[in-house]
Amino acid sequence: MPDHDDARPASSPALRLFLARLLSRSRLDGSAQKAILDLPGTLTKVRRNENCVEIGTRSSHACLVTEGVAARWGQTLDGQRQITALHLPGDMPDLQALVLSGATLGLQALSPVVILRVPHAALRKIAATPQIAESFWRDCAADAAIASEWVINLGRRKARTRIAHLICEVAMRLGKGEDDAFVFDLPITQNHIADATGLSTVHVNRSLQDLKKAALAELAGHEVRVMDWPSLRAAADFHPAYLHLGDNS
Amino acid sequence: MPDHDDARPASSPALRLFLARLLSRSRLDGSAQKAILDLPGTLTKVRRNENCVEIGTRSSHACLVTEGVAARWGQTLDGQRQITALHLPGDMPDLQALVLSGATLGLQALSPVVILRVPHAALRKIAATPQIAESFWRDCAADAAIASEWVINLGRRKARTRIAHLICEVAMRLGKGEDDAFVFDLPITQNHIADATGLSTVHVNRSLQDLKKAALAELAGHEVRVMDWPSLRAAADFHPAYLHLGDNS
DNA sequence: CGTCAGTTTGACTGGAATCAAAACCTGTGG
DNA sequence: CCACAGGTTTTGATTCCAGTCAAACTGACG
Repeated sequence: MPDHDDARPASSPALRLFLARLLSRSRLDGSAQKAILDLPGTLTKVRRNENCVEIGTRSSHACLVTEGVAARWGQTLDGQRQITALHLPGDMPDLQALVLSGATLGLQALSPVVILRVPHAALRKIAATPQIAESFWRDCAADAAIASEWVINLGRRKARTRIAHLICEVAMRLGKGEDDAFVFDLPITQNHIADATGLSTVHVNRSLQDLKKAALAELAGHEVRVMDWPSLRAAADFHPAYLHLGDNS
Repeated sequence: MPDHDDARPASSPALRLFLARLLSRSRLDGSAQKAILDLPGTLTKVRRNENCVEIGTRSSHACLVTEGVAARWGQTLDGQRQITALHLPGDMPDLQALVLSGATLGLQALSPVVILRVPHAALRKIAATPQIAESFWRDCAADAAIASEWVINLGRRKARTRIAHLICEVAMRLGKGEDDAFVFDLPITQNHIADATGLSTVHVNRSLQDLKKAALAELAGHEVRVMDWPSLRAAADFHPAYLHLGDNS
């Protein structure tokens, strides 16, 4: 679904986000940082509910989310959807396609999304630098850790807690959580939350009302209003270590 | 929980398993293969239900499962356990600790297990070879893909299907699935299956009886008897692509 | 032969799904 | 500026899958 220019030169704002993401987990020296920022790529708009990457395809480019929210997802025989990961600006959701052949999961835009499509060839080239290869590997490992936490969330927590946990994760990944109360943009529907938490839309709606009544958090239109971060964290059984943010080794 | 010798020299049988695992997904040339086989390590026995790696600790060694079944697991506030991955002989469950600091998940022996403990330092040394580093990265990515599939399994499938899916995954990873009917060893309890599928033990028991009545598969003592592999796969909605076995790029 | 872990059964409860319809927005075009 | 259409959100009624609790059964092992 290309939609935009086909430029070759560096597109700095998007890449700066990506670099920041890598730096939150890995140390990179000056030349490595420059190599990231000099990555080529073409900006592409993807409309809401359209796929950036179709299930089962092998692509020659990686997607870097620049604006909006994207989701990795799969489905069951009877057509039920399950989101396995949310991707926010700065994430490169299919970095792992560099080393794995076919994508077994699709990547969909949950809101209008702007993507920087970076050629695999260019990524492979800079991954020849061990420091960069390691930072890619590390990001991949963090992704796996997050997926494992989702398994725990879906397997053993009940609806309210699951949803609260999801909200905590997104807040944290957006760099929130300094204050006891705050607001952030999250342009997704309750239906999407249902697909991410393995619940039905109706039940998500009711659980969100619970969270609101308990004065923990509320979802109003396209923004999340956290009213009591410490209590929300507690209610969500949320321990951010698994995100491996700021490990910076 | 050390228990055995403290040898330095290469312990070939375990490492050959590990190499085979890597080769099923990555191409490695002769010297790279030799580097793997020459890895140092000490064999350790871990008793059933004991942890190989405690939650939240940082270790200086990686575990290579040589015999038995191990599980990555976490728990919720109220003490419920959830297994996030099963690890069979040849797997190195905490390879990712090389690149991530603290383990946020524990690693437990579900059966008596023999582990080869390989120093991180030695792994880092051979990971200086790009080909090897890439194979590690690839294995890590495959792990993430498997975890994502578990999210789908727990989020959107019902008990019987979930359990069938788990059985299919293990069978496939053990290299079974050539014939329509076969048997393999799986020394774990129904309780463990419950923890892996996010169900209660009682319900696992009943669902297993279902599978048996339907002549698909049965769990007898410590072995799984698959009676009708094609039907089991269908009932499990199982598509092995996500395992990325035999991708061999 | 008693113990203990694991499996099995039964009765009951409860959380979440499903189905259906109403209310609510938000953007659109007349 | 209003009416309308579409997708969301909300509500209510009902069903069902899976959890819980408790007890009996099995089998391995000391």
